[in-house]
Amino acid sequence: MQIATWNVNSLKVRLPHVVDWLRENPVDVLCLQETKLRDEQFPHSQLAELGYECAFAGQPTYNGVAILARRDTVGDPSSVVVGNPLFPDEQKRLISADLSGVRVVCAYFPNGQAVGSDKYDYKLRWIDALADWLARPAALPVVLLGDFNIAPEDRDVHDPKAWEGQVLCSAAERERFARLVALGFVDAFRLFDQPPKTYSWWDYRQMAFRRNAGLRIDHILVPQGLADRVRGCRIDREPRKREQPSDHAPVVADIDVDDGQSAITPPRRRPA
DNA sequence: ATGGCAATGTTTCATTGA
Repeated sequence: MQIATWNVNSLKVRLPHVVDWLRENPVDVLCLQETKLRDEQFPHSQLAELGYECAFAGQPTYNGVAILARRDTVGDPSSVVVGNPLFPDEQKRLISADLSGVRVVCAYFPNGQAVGSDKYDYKLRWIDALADWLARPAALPVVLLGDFNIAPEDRDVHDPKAWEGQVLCSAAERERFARLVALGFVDAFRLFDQPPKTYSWWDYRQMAFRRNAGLRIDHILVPQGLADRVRGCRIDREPRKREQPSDHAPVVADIDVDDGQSAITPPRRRPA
């Protein structure tokens, strides 16, 4: 199963990029964040033409998440859940669905704006609630992927000195990231040797992409029990080079999943 | 120290993102 995540920063503007990317990279599952569309505006017919069935949850202007599933390989998303049952939230940042024996949790973590701000507090509470939810036993192994808005380590930051203690890099955020991983996941990207200075987001300003002044804040967390079935994980910079790009690049993982009936063990859970 | 770029909404600018 090839599974990918991409913060598209408006699916309305980026639909041509998504369509082109899927033609080149016909992944089984593509999770999108920041669709910024009302549900009635979601381009499900265009994506269905491409062979993808979609589960989505949107709102005007901000947020919005979607799971695109290739009809001929993984079929329709089932058991779709919008939001975190433990954290009532107007903001559409979370959607999960079951596909091919895997529970896919697509997440758009809050940005946090600035350390110490109300939005930062919301970010930490949102993550804590996500961890509480994921700590519950699940019927299927969970893959948690999306825009985490956290650079887990200094090597995920182009200029660690400048970013030290700033939002996306603060100790409390990194601790939350580690806590999520400790629920029984591995960071798929770090299972492999990767080119140094590989990032998934670059600011639109100051030619940040050309300078590779980026951060790695988009992640795919795979259950420990599936770690040795992950065949690869990469960040695709190509779409970021196009005209009118998203500021994020897609992250893709290749997981060797048996078709539903394997003896895959769910991730080990933290004691209650 | 500040803002720089992009998207959205209803706009002639404010808000948010990261």
